[in-house]
Amino acid sequence: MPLTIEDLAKELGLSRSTISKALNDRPYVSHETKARVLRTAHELGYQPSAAARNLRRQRTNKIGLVVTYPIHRVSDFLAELIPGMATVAEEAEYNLILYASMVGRVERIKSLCRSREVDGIIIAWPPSLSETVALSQLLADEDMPHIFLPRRVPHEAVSYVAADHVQGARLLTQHLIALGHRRIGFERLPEVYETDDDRHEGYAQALREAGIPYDPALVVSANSQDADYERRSFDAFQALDEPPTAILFFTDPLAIRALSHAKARGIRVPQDLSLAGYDGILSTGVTEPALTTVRQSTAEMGELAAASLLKLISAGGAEPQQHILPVDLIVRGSTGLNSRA
Amino acid sequence: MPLTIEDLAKELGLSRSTISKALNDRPYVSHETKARVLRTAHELGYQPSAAARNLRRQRTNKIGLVVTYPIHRVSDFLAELIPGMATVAEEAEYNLILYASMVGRVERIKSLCRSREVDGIIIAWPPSLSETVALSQLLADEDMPHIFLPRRVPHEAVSYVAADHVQGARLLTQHLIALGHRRIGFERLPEVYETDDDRHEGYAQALREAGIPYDPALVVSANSQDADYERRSFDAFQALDEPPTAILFFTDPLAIRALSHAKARGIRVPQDLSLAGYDGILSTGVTEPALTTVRQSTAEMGELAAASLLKLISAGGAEPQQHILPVDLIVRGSTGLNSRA
DNA sequence: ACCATTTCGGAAATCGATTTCCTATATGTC
DNA sequence: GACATATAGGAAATCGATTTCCGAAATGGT
Repeated sequence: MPLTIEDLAKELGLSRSTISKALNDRPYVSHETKARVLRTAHELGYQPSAAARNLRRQRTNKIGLVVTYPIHRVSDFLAELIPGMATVAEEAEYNLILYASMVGRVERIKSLCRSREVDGIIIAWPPSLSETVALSQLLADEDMPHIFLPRRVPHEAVSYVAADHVQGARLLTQHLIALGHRRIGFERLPEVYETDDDRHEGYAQALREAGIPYDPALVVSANSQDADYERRSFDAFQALDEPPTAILFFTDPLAIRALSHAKARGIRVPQDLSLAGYDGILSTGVTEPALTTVRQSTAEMGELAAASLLKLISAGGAEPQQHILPVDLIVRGSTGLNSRA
Repeated sequence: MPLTIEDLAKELGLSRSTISKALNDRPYVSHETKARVLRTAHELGYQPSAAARNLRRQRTNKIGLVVTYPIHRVSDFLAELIPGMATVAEEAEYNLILYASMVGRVERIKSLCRSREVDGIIIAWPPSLSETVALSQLLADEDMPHIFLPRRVPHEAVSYVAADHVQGARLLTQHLIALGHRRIGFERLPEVYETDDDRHEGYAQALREAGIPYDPALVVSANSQDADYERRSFDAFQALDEPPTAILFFTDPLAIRALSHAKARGIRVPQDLSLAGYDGILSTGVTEPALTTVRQSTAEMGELAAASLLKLISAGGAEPQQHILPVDLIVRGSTGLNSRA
């Protein structure tokens, strides 16, 4: 139904090729002809068919955001990630296609490559390291530019954008040490692989630097499947001979709930116990006391991922893009001087 | 580079048409031939070119989410909206393309239609009513199925999904009236048009039902450009001869900030003053006291919008889809009995 | 056994652009 | 003025599928 290039050609008494050359600013079209074509095209509101153009050009000017994790579990991050990502893409005349139901569907990713419906792929929250590397290999075999998010991939050929979680946890731990804490608990979350390793490493590193011995009793693993676990582990900490005077939580919601547990048990924060979260979600600003946390610039990560992917697309087979973004320590009221020091 | 249908045909010693019929489950292919084709296609990992298929079929199996509002201003809503939307689309073998930079770019929307890169459009946060209706007319002229979000469009031919804000504000106001409040302030936000009208209407309606006179002095307009305005209007309320004993805010962040102002001035919530927000963002659960608010099911709205759009797409020219979703009153600690009653 | 239908599969048209190739004219050089 | 080169524009090939059309073989009815 809409106008085709053929209609436009007929209207102007020219051939399809001339129209195409004029519209795409190619040589061998006289200045006047080109102007005439452009004017008429604009008047009639002609717009080339995306499908026809994609077929002929063998590219779509679309990038895919493939979420290989239950999407409702990461929607808060997506909210920060997507706007910048889409904006950067659109500045380069690309659009973002969302692939939301991609948990464990490697076959689907493969068919995405083969059908060539996107020119490049951002893979968000890929599964374990080994699967990530395998997936990267698969995509490379399919000649599909791609980049991973939001975890580093310790492999020289793989592109990724991540935040510096070693540094984040280190900053938090150093902050607590500076406040006089020496018994610092850490609640980790092994199910997120490298990120967990990194934060744990940052924690251990800061302790090491301060000459504080690492005590395994102070490190527990959270379990997102079992909510009551949080309460039990909190109480277990308090029941230790030498309970921690400060606790780092892998993520803000854990810390926020711990704050309620503490209050429920009459433990004052930060006078009796310092608590800190991680990620800097909005809610951390309105708890009482407000939560000390580490903020990663998710928005910047989205922009950088899109920009890097576009580079990979245009520079066919360029060197991998590997970026680790700095994080910011946000000190608020939930951490204070160690009163037992 | 990837396999084409021609390669597959050669491989099997068949013609393109036969392959196509087999893969698309059309008649006039013998059972064995079809089986053979399917098996080989699967073995070789053949996947039809999306561009070629789109061109021939004259549809893309993509729907567009066009955000006609600065995207970073609505990213929290997008976070709830997108997952369900994308999931519903994908269940019907559609994907979601995001168009993030569409503020005031009617021309761009038109070219989107003409280039046929999507089969339907969800328009989020369209501008004023008149522009919305004009836009709808434009899209209809272009034969582009479309639906608006998240505000109702009082026009019989236009499809939309919205939440029942009249009811939301009415529930909140009734709740406060039931607590004995009769001086109830309302901070509205005129820049969001119908939504503001609706909530104001719900507020006025509840007052009317309770026989409480509407006092214009109790209704102020917030201004998202001027942050200090909030504080001034809060103080202005307190300076009235008969200050309000409860205040409804157009949106949660306004209420949360008002909570800080109140504390800063030694006004106790809810003993001296009840406060309520609107939207039910996460932070409202962790303030102290937690905020009474109204929750709209944004996720459900996304799903419904996608499902409705798919209906419009498949039922070419069916009746418009108009949905108003119910909202929930969430009563928490920030509202209490009127102590001055 | 003969004619009318189906069934199967291939040849060719089609979707709407871009790109290559070609021809006719204009321009430039000596 | 003859010849090489550049320019303008058109004809046709191409991208990779789907769909229509057609002929040959198989099937069925009498």
